[in-house]
Amino acid sequence: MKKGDHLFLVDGSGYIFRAYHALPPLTRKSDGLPVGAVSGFCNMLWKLLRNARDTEVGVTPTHFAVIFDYSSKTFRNEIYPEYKANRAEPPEDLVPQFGLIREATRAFDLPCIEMEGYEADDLIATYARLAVEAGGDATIVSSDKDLMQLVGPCVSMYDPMKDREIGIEEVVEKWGVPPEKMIDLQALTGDSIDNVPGVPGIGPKTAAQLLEEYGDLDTLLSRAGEIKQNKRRENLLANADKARLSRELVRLKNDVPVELGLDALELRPPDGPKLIAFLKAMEFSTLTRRVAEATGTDAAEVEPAFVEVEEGAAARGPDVGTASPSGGDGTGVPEEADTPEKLARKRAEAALGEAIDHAAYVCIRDLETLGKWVEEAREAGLVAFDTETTSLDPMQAEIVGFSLATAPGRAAYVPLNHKSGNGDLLGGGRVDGQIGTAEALSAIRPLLEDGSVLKIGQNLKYDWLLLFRQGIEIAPYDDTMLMSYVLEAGAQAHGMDALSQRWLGHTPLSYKELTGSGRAKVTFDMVDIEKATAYAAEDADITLRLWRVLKPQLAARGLVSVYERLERPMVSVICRMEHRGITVDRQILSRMSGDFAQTAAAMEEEIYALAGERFTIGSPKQLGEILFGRMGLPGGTKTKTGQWSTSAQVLEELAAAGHELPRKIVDWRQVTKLKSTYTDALPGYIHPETGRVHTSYSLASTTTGRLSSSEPNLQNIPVRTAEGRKIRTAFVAPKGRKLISADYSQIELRVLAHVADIPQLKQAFADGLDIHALTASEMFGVPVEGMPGEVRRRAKAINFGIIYGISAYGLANQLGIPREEAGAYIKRYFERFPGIRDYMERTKAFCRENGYVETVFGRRAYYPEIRSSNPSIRAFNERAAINAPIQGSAADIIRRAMMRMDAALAQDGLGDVVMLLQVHDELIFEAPEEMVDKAIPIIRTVMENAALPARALSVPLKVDARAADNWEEAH
DNA sequence: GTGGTCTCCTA
DNA sequence: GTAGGAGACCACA
Repeated sequence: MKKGDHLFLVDGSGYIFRAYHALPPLTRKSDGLPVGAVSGFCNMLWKLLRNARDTEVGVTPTHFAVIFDYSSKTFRNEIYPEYKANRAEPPEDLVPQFGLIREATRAFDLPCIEMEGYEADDLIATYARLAVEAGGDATIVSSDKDLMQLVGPCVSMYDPMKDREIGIEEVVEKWGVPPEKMIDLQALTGDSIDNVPGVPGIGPKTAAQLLEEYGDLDTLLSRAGEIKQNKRRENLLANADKARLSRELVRLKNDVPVELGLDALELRPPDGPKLIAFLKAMEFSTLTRRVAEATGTDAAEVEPAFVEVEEGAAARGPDVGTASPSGGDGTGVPEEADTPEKLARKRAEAALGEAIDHAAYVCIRDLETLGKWVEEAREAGLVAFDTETTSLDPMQAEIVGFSLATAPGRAAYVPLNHKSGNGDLLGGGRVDGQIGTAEALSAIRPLLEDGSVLKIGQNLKYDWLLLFRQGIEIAPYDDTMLMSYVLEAGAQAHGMDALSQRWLGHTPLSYKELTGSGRAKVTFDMVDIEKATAYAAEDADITLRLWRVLKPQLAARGLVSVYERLERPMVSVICRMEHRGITVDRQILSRMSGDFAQTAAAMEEEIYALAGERFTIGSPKQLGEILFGRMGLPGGTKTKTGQWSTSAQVLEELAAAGHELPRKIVDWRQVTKLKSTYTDALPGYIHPETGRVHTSYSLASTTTGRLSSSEPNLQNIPVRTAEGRKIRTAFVAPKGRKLISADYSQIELRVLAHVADIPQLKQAFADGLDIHALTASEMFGVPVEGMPGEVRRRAKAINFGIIYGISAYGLANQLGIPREEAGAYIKRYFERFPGIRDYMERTKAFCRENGYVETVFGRRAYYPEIRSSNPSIRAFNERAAINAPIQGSAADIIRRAMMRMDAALAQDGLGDVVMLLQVHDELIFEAPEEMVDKAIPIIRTVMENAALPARALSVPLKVDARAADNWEEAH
């Protein structure tokens, strides 16, 4: 190696983890072998070998090596045995890819370097030093902060996923210190992932500031006594040794006795046939074609290589779905793909490489141009659509503009209400050169309502509701967020940024950068139109590209019907419910707030008297100090931060032992909870125009398929205590109308009886018996007639425990009995109902094998951590996996009922009976008084038959329904 | 102002 | 023991 030469050092081990988490997880070879990370790795290598000059690196490599970790044990474990001790096992579908990536490196004819006892980082440090000493330059292909200490005048880093070079300046910008101080910085901050201790309470910001002031770690430690902040000084003094140890752990070893010299790393031209043989074996068709072109090889002539994978690694077969492949993609270009799997793979591969060009986006400022785009969308048969507004709440938001995309890269933004930013007191007027909102909406309404044009959104619920307020009903539509939710609930986030990153390998423009944050935050109408165009059009563009990738994935995974029958139709159903809202009586709540305030004030005086001092009752820390410190009461459990727990359970126990203060605290908490969370907060959610409360349901935020409700959460309105239940009297029907509440009785136990196939339970439900009493009688041999309440209560707790993936620990806690006794109950339960234990074992085994579990309707919930080597994480995931099919099937059933409800009611002339709320197993309706009697039987029938005809449950479903003037009486 | 912890409300 | 959302407090920036 000589001056002018340039060595590329790829951090292979780092890359594989990053690729795995950033790239599509579902990429598999036709035999089911997961190859997503391998695919990303090969594409990256090819790009660097061919076009490194065109990337941010800007130079062509003359020398090249890929470096791997040899094993997890290195010399660092000798100085600190706990180093990297809490590393989780790699995910199951990543394991076989480790070997494949080494194979890939060899197929590229590149040196593949690893060495026992050293981390890849040490080898990289050594080669970087050698290159610099030889007069050359080095580029480390990685974005790992642990390598940043190596950056210097002749050594830089390169992040291939973000196409970003990291030099001295970037390190300073990111960490506040130059590369040579990174070691000291890391020694101070530590690293929880690698288990490097560091100094507690010191993060990157503080560390940088300290190093700036004191120069280096040794000086800092020797002068730590001068630091003004008490906590910081004490931490530094007490942990100086830890900091020094950490420094040794993070400092990379740059004198590893490497076997290969620099000359052996010299880059050779690729061996076309050898590389193509490997790529064909991996079924990377796009890259195969590119390599064939570039090397002048006839790919058809090359046989796929035989690539061996460690045994058991590819045990799982492909998942061939029953659904048909998706239809046209709207580009008009026929694609050769004879199976959904191939199309899905092809699309995913292609999408990763495509560039996003903000400069190509169009800003539409006149009706004529808008008309042309509408026409273009009609011809394409589909359009991605996104709105920009002034608020996150679609019930309050004003439209600022909207964007369209008709093909990848072909996107436009239509500004409607942008204001000039120079804010005099009048706030700057509307900017010229924008189409009027009403005219623009009229222009696109026919498109949005056109039955032959598919509208594609990301979280379309927002845009749908916004336009519904303008009288526009978008149909037909698809939602990429919901597609992702169906594909990978529990495995990943479904927001646009996450999806774009994962499927397109692209980080979208940041909303925060556009509008600012904190005090300086502005609404979207204050954003400059040019910047808004890039941002908004990109959103539509990305949504369209995501749709092209995700739609075939649904088919390939057999999840089209889950998406189309359980998910997509919910958008319009939920929008109508949110739009209607529910009437909340301000007076009732305000009166209650007043009462609560008085009660609480009186209680506070009593509490201060009993405690002998005034303190912040709401502070668990202060309360704990008084109860368990000054008053010396026996403390029960501790929280994970080492504080004494002051939970209701602990306080109740103290109260039962005759202590007066804990009792008062429990009562005070109840009152203040009801006041702050409900009676004080709810009126603030009454909409200024509709006078009603419009909650927001999230369709994609639970792993199991349940909805969640927020702002306000109307799924946790109190019901258990008489005091709390009063809050429900404030949820009322307007004059002349009634509220109807209809709830499933024991739906989850019924689902359990069905899926686990338990004869006694099924019979009991068929006979309409009291299920908890029956359980008790089976378990304890007590006749149902004249059964003591306590016996039934215990059986009920066990039944719930089963649904939650029972543990002796949990049941003991719930019932307040010793763990051994709880264990004995569970044992007896399993003896009486052996089918339940079988179901649990079956479910866990399935989840370990596949990474997910399924509801009765085929919805999947992913629990990748069920294979964790950490027993408590594993046990937690096992319980969740047992619960998900039960909770999720019940969620699917009520979704099916909700989707059919409006049509069923309308069919019988009850169009005025409307659904307002869903609370997991309960639906709340509002109906004209005279329709109530007719509506209730229809509602019950729809709900009780909701599983049909898709699934015939082997137990009947039962629904109780009644009507009243308020929610408390109706429930 | 933001994020973490603790507590508590629901099915 | 499952699934959620939210308010208060408190330490940090």
